[in-house]
Amino acid sequence: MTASTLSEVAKLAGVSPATASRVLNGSARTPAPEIAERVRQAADTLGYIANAQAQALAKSSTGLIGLIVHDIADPYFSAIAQGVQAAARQERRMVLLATTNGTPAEEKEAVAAFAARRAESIVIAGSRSTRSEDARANTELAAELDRYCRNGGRVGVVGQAILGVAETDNYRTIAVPNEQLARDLARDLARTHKGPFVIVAGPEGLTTSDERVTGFQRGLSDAGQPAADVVHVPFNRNGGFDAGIELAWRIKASGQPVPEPRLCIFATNDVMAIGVAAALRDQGLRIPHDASLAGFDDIQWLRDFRPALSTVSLPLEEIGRLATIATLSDDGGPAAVAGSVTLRRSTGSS
Amino acid sequence: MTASTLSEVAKLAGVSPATASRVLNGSARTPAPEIAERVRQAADTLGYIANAQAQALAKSSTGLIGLIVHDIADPYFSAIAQGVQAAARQERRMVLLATTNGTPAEEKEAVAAFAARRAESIVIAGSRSTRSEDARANTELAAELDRYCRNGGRVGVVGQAILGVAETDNYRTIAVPNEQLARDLARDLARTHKGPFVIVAGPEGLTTSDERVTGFQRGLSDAGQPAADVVHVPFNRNGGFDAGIELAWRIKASGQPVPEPRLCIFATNDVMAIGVAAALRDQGLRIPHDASLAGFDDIQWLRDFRPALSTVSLPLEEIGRLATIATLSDDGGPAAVAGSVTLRRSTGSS
DNA sequence: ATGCATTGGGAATGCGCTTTCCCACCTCAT
DNA sequence: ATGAGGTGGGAAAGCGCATTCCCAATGCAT
Repeated sequence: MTASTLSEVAKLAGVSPATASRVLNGSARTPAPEIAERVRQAADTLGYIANAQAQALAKSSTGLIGLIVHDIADPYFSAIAQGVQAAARQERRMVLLATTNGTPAEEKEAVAAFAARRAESIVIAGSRSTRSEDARANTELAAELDRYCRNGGRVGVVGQAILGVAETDNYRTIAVPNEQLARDLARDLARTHKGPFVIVAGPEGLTTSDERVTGFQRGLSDAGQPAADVVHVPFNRNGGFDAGIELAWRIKASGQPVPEPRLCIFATNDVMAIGVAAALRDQGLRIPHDASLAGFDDIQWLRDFRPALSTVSLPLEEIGRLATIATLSDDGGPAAVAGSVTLRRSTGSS
Repeated sequence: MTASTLSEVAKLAGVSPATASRVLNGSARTPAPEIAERVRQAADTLGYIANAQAQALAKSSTGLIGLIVHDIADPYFSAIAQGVQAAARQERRMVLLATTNGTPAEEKEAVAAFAARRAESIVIAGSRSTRSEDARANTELAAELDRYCRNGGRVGVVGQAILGVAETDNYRTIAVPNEQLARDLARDLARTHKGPFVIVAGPEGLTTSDERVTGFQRGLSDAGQPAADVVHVPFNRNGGFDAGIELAWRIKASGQPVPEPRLCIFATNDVMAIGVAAALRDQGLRIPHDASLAGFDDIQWLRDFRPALSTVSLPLEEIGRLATIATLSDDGGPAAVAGSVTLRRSTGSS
C-alpha cells in the first residue's frame, strides 16, 4: 500500500501540508479559492486518497461501527445486517462485520477486536445464552463490553441485555417483546385449536427461544389450555427437521387416519418451523391437515413457502437500523420495537 | 474513546514504550521473562487494548478486507459473505462491509472508502452491468480499482472481470461458468421438454443474467430446439413474480385445460424463480403440472420449497472463500469454481 | 499616515505505535 | 587483565494526518 501522502500533494501544489489538509478534508478554515483549486489539482494528478487510519489517529474518531451476528448467512441476521448497513451509510459510517456462531467467547473476541480498531459503536445481534457452560464466557464478554463502554464506546444490543454490563448511556438495548408476542400468538391459536400443543424450541438457555417458550405457555394458560410439551433441538433448520421427524412419529402413532384434535406445533423461529414442515412432509403428513404449525420472525424469504407459515412478524431491518441509530445519537429514541401475530394457512387460517 | 496507551502501560511497568511494545505485540526481540511479566501485569490492570489504527499506521498493514455486495439481505450474497468472513477469520483479518444496490457508482464509492481505510484487499461480488447508463460509472469504478491495485491493494472479483482494470497479479477474478452451466441445464431440460421455453431474465445488460441467457439459448440450440422467448424484469423475487403473472396469462390463453406441450420456464436466478412460482400459484397454475420451472444458484434457504426447484448448484460459500484467499495469497490457486445442474421436481424430474 | 483588527498560510506538535539505531553491560577467549 | 562479540533495554525517528499557534500581510478606521 504505497499511496501518495498529503505532504506530497502539498509539495506538488506548492503549499504547506496544513493548507492541503484544510482544503482536502473539510476544516473550519477555508483557504483561498485559487489555492484550493491548485491543491485539488495536485491531489487529482497524484490520485491522492486520504489515509483514514492516520486521520482517525489524529482526530481520534474512526467512523467505524462494529456488527456482531451469529451467522451472516442466516436470513434473520442478514435482514438485521441490512438495517445496520443502511443506518451506517446514512450516518456516513462503515461497518465492520464479525460472526460468532453464537458463542459468547467469540463475541468477546469480536468486541475486543472492535475495541482495538476503535469502532465508535458496536451492535450486537443474536440471542444471549444462560447456559451454565457459557457463564464464564458471558462474564468475560460483559467485562469486555464494560471496558469498551467506559472508554467511551457505545453499544446497542438487539433483544436481551447482556448481564453484568453497567447500564450507562453508552449501553442501549433494543427490546424485542418476544414473550408478549409469543403469548399473543398462543392466545390466537388457542381460539381455533383445542388440540395438544407442542413447542419446538432451541437449546435450553438460549434466551430468545426461552422467552418465546415462556410467553407461549403463558398464552396457553391464559386460554385455559394445559401447558405444551417442549422439545429442545438446535436453533436452526436442521434442529427443526429432527424435531419434525419425531413429531411425525407421534402424530402417526396417536390416531388413524387423522388424529383429532390436530397437533399444533410452535417452533420458536421460522427456520426451525421450515425444518419441521420439511420433516412432516417427508413423513407423508400434510400441514395444516394433519398438524398446524407456527413459527416466529416472519423471515422475508419464507413468504412464498407453502403452506404459508403462521408466525410473528418482526421488523428485522428496522431493528438493525434502530440499534445502530441508538448507538450514534444521544436522545433516547424508541428503545423497543413492535411485532404482530400473522396467522396464515399453516395453522388453518385464511 | 479514551483508552489507555502503550506508554502508560510502559510507565506503570517501569520500562520504555519500546519494551512494552515488544512484549505486548509480538516482535522479533523478546524481552526478559521477568520484565515481560511486569509489562503484562501493567497492561492487564490498565485494561490496555492496542490501538489498531496506530499500529496500522506504524506498520502500514491494516488487516482489513473490504467486501462489496449488492444486497446483504439477499441469500445469494449472504452466502458469499459467509465464505468471505470464514476465510477472513482464518487469515486473522477483519471484514469491512459495503452494500451498493448493484450500482457501479456506489461500488466505486465503496472501493474509495476501502482504499482510504487501506484495506489490504477487496472482494467484489455481484453481477457487472454493461448497460449504457452505467458505462460512465463503470469507467470510474475501473479507474478507482486500477489506482487501488497500483497502490498495492489486491482485489478479487466474483464472476466477471471488471472491464478496464489492468490485469495484474493484484487483480484476480473467480470465474463462475454461468454460460456453460446454463447450457448444460438447457440440454438436460431439452431431453424431457419439447415444449416452448421461456427465459425470465434480469435487466438486459446485467452480465450474470445475460451469460445465463446466452448459455441457455445455446444449449437449446445444441438440442435442436428453437430459441426461447426472453422476458426482462428486475433481477429479484418481485421481478420474477411480475413475469410469472404474465406467463400465467400466456399459459391460460394457449390451451385448455392443460396446454401441451407444457411451457418450460428458466429464471436466471433462484429468487426470481421463486417469484415466478408464487405468481403461477396465485393464478391457479401448478408446477410442474402446468409448467416447468428452473432457477439458478441453488440457494440454501429455498431447498425446502415445494415443488423442489430445479436449478444449478453453485458453491456460494466456497466462492466467497476462494475470492478472499485469492487476494491474500500469492500462488494462483484455483481461479474458477465448478457448479452442477440439479434437477428436481419443478421440472418434473425425480 | 498610523494603529488595530482581521485574514490566511506555515511551522510545529502530537495522535499511539513500531522499529532502527545506539549504548551500556556482560560473557568469554586469549 | 584485556578486547571481541553478544545481549537486552532505551532513545528517537518516523507512519500520515489534524490542529494549534504564530506571524506576515492586508483592510479599515481614525
